[in-house]
Formats: sequence, C-alpha cells, structure tokens
Amino acid sequence: MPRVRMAVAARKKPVQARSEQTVLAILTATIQVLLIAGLERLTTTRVSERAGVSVGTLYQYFPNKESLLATVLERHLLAVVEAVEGACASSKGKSAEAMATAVVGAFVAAKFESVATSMALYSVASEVQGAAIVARMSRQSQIALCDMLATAADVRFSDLGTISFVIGTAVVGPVQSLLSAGTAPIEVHALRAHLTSMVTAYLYKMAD
Amino acid sequence: MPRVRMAVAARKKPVQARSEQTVLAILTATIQVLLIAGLERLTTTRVSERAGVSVGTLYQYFPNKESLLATVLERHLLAVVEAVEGACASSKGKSAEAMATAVVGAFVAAKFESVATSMALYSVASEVQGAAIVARMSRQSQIALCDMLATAADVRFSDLGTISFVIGTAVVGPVQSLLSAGTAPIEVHALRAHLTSMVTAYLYKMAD
Amino acid sequence: MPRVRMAVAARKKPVQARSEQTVLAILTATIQVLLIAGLERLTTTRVSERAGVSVGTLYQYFPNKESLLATVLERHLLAVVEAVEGACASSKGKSAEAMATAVVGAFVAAKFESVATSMALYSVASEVQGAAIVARMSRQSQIALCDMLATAADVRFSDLGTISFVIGTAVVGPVQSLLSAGTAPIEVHALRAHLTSMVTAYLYKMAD
Amino acid sequence: MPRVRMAVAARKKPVQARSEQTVLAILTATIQVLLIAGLERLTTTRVSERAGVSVGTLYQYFPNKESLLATVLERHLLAVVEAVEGACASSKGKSAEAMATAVVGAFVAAKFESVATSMALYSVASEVQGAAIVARMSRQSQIALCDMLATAADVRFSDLGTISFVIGTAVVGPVQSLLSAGTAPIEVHALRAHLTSMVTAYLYKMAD
DNA sequence: AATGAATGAGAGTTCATTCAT
DNA sequence: GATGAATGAACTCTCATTCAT
Repeated sequence: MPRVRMAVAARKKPVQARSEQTVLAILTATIQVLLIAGLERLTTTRVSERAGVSVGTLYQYFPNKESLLATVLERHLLAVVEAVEGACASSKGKSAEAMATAVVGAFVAAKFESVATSMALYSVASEVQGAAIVARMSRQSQIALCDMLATAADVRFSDLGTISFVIGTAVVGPVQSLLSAGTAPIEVHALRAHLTSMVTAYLYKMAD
Repeated sequence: MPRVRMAVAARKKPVQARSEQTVLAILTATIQVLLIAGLERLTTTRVSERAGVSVGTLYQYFPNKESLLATVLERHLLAVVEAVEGACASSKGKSAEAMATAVVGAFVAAKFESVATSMALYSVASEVQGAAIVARMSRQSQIALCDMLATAADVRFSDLGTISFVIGTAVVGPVQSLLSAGTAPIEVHALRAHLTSMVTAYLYKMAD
Repeated sequence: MPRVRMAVAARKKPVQARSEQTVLAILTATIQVLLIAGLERLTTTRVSERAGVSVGTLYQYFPNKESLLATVLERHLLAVVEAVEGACASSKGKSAEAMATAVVGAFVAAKFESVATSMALYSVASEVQGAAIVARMSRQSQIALCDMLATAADVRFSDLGTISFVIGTAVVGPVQSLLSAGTAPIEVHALRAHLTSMVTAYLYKMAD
Repeated sequence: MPRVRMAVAARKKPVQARSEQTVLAILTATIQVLLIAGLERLTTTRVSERAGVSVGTLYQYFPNKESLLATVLERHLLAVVEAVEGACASSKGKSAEAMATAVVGAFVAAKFESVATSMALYSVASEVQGAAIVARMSRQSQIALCDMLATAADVRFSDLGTISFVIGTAVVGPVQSLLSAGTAPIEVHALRAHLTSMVTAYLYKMAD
C-alpha cells in the first residue's frame, strides 16, 4: 500500500520531507473525518479538504480509498502490537503474574493513549480489508505472547497456542466496549486491574 | 417495521401470514448477501433480488436500508442474549464454576449455532446504528449476569458491576476471532473449555 | 375523463349514490392533499388514504392520476365559468359599466368562495393537461363575454374578440396573485372595485 | 513569478470561464427540456445529457434539481423586471399615458423576446419554490411602478399601492394566455395596443 | 507535483398501477 | 365492487477516480 512513499523515501530528502508531511496530514485528516462524519460519510474529497490538499494529491499517495483506510488502520494496530511485543520481550523469564501485568498494562495503555483513533477505527476494522489486517496483527502479537509464556519462571504450559490466542483476543472485547460506550460504566484503572487478575488467574489455572 | 402488519393484524390473517413469510425471506436474504458480498456491497436491490421479491416490497416492510440491517442485527443478538439469560436464570444458587460453565456454554452454543449469521453481522455491529444495539444488548446480558452472580453458593462478590462487564465482554473477543478466522487456529470445544476455565479462575480470584 | 362515472350514473341508483359519495370523497381528498402536501407530494395512495378508501377503489373511478387532477380542475373552473356565464346572460342589454360590474363581481365571488380550492389548483393548472383545460374554459367564458358585449345599451364595439380576450384574461392575474400571496397586500373589496373600474374604463375607451 | 499567490488568481480565470460556459449550457438545456418534455418529464439526467455534460457536473453547480429550476426562473424574471424598471425609470415625470405605453411596451417586449423561455417557465412558476420567486419579483416591479406613478405630470393618485398591484398583475394574464395558446387568437401588436389602452384608461379613471 | 472539474456507474428510494383475493 | 400487497421503472443524488492543465 505505501508503495509510492517507500519508493520516494530512499531518494530525495526535501521531497520526502514534503511527502511525509502531506501523507501525515492526510492520515490525520482521515481519522478526524472518521470521528466527525463516520465511515459511511467518509469521502476522499472530504479527507483531502480537511488535509488541505486536493483530491488529486491524495491519489498521488494512495492508490484508492481502501488503501488509505488500510494504512490508517495498520499504523494504529502496529503501534498496539509493538507495545505488546515490547512488554513480552522485557517480561521473559519473569513470573506468570508479572507477565500478565505487563502485557495487559501495555495493551490498555496503547489503546487509551489514542482513544480517538481507537474509536474511529472500530468500524474500519470490520470491513473486509480491515478484518484481514486485524487478523494478521492479532497473529503477530500471539506469537510474541507464545514466546514469552514459554519462558515463565514459575509455571509451564502445554497448550501455548490456545492460551495465547485466548489472552490476545479476550482483552480486546472489554477495552473496545469501554471505548465505544458513551458513558463509561467502569474506570480505566479498574478495567486494567480486573483484566490483569483475569489473565493471571487463567494462566495459573492452565499451568501443568 | 411490523407497523403495517400490526395495523392490518385484526383484519387479514392470510395476508399477515404472507407478510411474515416475505419479511423472513428478506431477513434471510440480507444475511446471505452480507456473507456473499459483504456490507459494502449489500444493496437493497441485491437483497430483494435474492429474497425473490421486488425492491418496492422490501421498502413496504422496512423504511430504509438501515432499519433492515438493524432488524437483522437485533434479532440475532436477542437470540444470543436470551440464551445467556436462560443460562443465568437456571444457574442461580449454584457454584461459581457451574455458573461459568453454563454461561460460557450457552454463549458459545448460541454463537456457533448460527455461524453464518454471526459472521455476517460482525461488520453491521460496528456501524453507528449497530453499535448502539450491541451496547443495549450487552447491558441487558450484564444485568442477567449480575443477578446470577449475586446468588453464588460458594463465593460472594463485592464489585458485581465490573465483574459482569468483564465477563460479558471478554468472551466475545475470542469467539468472534475464531469465527472470522479463515482457518481455525483452535477447536470450538477447546475454546469453550478455555473460556470456562478463564471465567472460573477469574471469579474465584475476585471472590471476597 | 369522467367516463366510468357517467357510464355508471345512468344505470344503478343505489350504486350511483355510493359511487357519487366515493367520488366526492376522493375529489375532496385530492384538494386537501394538494393544499397540505402540494402537487409534488400528491400520491394516489395519499389521496385514497385521506378519502378513506383503498387505492384500488380510486382506480375504479379514475383511470389514472392525471384524470383525477383534471377532473378536480375542471369542476372548479366549470363553476367559475358558469358564474361568469350567468353574469353575462343576465347583463345583456345593460350598460357597459353594469356589465363590467356584474362580470368582475361574479368572477371574484366565484374565486374567493372556494379560496382553498383555487389555491390548491394553481399548480395543477400549469401542467400540460391542465393548461389545455384552462384554455378551453377560458375560451368558453370569452364567448359569453362576446355575446354580452354585443348587446351593450350605451356603446358598440368593433373588435369584440380581442376585447373579450383581454377582459377575460386580465382579471385572472390580480385575483390569483392575491390568492397566492401569503400576506394580503390589498383587500378583496378594493380589488373588486379596482378591477371593475379598470374594465369599465377600458370598455368605454374601446367603444367606437 | 510568485507561483502560489498568483496560482489562484491565474488559474481561476480560465477555469471560471469554462465553468460559466458549462453553467450556461445547463441553464439553456433546462429551458429546452422544459419546452420539449415539460416540467413533469424534466429530469436532471435529461438536462445534463442535453447540455452535453454528465449529471455529476450538473450537481457540481446546482445542489439539487429545485435550485436549477429556481435559477432558471429567477434569471428570466429578473430580465423582465429589469425591463419594467428601466421603463419606469425613464418615464418619470411624463404623462400617465406615456407611462402606460412605456411600461406595457417594455413588459410585452421582454416577454416576447424570449418566447420559448417564457412559455417553458410557466409551469415552474407555480411550484412552491417558484411562487415565492414570482412573488418577490412581482413586488419589486410594483415598487418601480409606484415610484414612477408618483411623478406623473398630468395626474395624481391617492392609492398608489393598489393601482401598481393591479397594473403589475393584470398585464401578466393576457400575455401568458397568448403565449400558451397553441393558435394565437390575436396578434401581439393588438395585445400591446389594447393593454396600453386598458392601463391608460384605468390610470385616468383612478386619478384624483 | 498539484489541482479540481468532469465523469458516470450505481446507490437508495418512491409511486403509479395492477391483480389475486 | 373493494382491497392493499406487490411490482419495477424511473428518479435524484453521491462519490471514487481520472486527467488536462
């Protein structure tokens, strides 16, 4: 998708600077339009207007609308996945409880750091194209979870695949639900505490 | 939507029967189109064609496309919620483990009973209108969870609101993820077992 | 146009009574819908609903929507023309001033007797079909004017055709304008007086 | 040269020129379709086809069908009103007869200069939106008539409001009737002569 | 590179009319 | 005769995308 951008990146410094700035403006505008107007009313013209460029310019950087949305979604999910991967990497060899605390903390922090973006992308994620990206990212973080869990200091797991799948997907629901709820039914720190407890309890229960 | 039907109800029995049949055909066709073409390519014409009726007929029963999708979504979620409510009602006074087993079992069964519908409605649920319906249904089942958990024979909970929120939303993620995954990473019965374990472990950990 | 109605009329008394009642209800409903919703939003369904009959019944009396509107328009214009014809007939042999007074008075009275209908039909009159009816009715009253003017006691006219055309069409504008004006710029009786003066002055000026 | 600043100014000229041409083509096509097909069969597609542009282009310049028709109507009426206003302005201080001759002449000339347009817009004028435009334009020319009549050299009027209302609306009927009549019942110059006589006679009769 | 006017397929929706009951 | 569900052609309007400038 970001074919053009990458191709240009390696060559011209000033051009790249301008391009990068333009691309960023477009991506930011996309999220804003998503929040203000919703996915259904998101049009390429509206995005380009908000970004302060012409439609033609938008199409110079993104081959079509779909790729624009895919890029926005991917960038967001990548940030979340990287946060999770980071937590996994630095928790290797620790106790299962420490692992649960680190991973849940990283995930919740990443999601709530850019609440607006997270909310805006909720609908994009369930489009055909979006679901695939979500699945890919999901798999990626499950691998990180697997790697981490195998090094747990206090316990040993026989079915790492299923366990990491369950953990990786179970924390998403509550967070998304809290994000999209108009009036928050519970506090963020309460959610983090509960999810940590849940994952911890689950891990020790599944230990051999 | 059943506005016309109700108004007519007192007068024409056979007419109503045909109407109901027509409405059902349209709802079924909607799910099929959702599965085959996706939300983006779902058009009222496509739905009516597949239902074997004219577009005009579709609009005789649904004021607009949005209401059609909302109806389909609501019907499905209502079935799921009712399954959960049923499990909650018949598990009152039992142990926390029995409760977890019953609720997770009911939820997974309901979702996998109509896999096609569940998958098809994934994208509808994240539309503006859809999110509200999901939220409403979610709240409804959390109330049932609350009522049930308060009667647990072996444990007592201090923060029922948060606990039922977490349980109600945490099981959704893994199930949805499994449904939308092209190739199943794990088995359904394994998922049910793990989710049951997770909820059970979580409940006993949160007990006072 | 009123084919069906006439055909039925000659045969069955009770049927005719019911028919006439139904037809009248439909015609009345048409005017009401015209006033409430306007020509653009007038649908046969809306008219039949308001008339308290089914669409099918409407189509039993009027072959199509156009004929319904034509009938309503024709009935109204016929009443106006008959009023003018009556005034013309009973003013034969009188002075030009008496003629002007009688004709203008009859026309204004007829138009303002059913203000609602007059207003409602304004738009119908300019449809293709409507324009023809208006033209026909216009011609009919011009003939009456001609016949009357030829018998004027105090003056004699050489170009009766043109004079009756001008009189017949000149009084329409001010009346219609007053009807459609939201806030009346002048009073009805002032309008009648002015129009009478205008026609009188015109007639004596055109006298040989 | 300072590209950015000039860019807007320099670009807009040719672009605007083309736009103006496109808009004109659409307006002309609207009148043609109105004449050929009538208001009922005037569709935005039909208009754009005749204008040699795509529907999308039409909607780039007119937000909806209604505004297209309103623009066409307003342009025509404005021309007529300006003709009347011109005649009024240059007849100030003259005799009432000179005033009548000038105003009737200007009105008839303006209407018959663009016979096609005049005829085409007859039906548009009676639409909801159209009636308001007609009323506004009507008022505007009545003001001009008032101003002029107040300066009459040979007579003085006590009820200028009513008189200008009657004159302004009375001349419309005969002209419109002549325009829409398939076969002309009278000649244009005869109409002008008679209307002038009528208005002149009326004015002197209403003089104090 | 940037622009934005032009495109036109296609979407949602309406409504005059029919016809089985 | 009366009914009103069903029909589907036709309409208005949108918007992703292109391309001459």
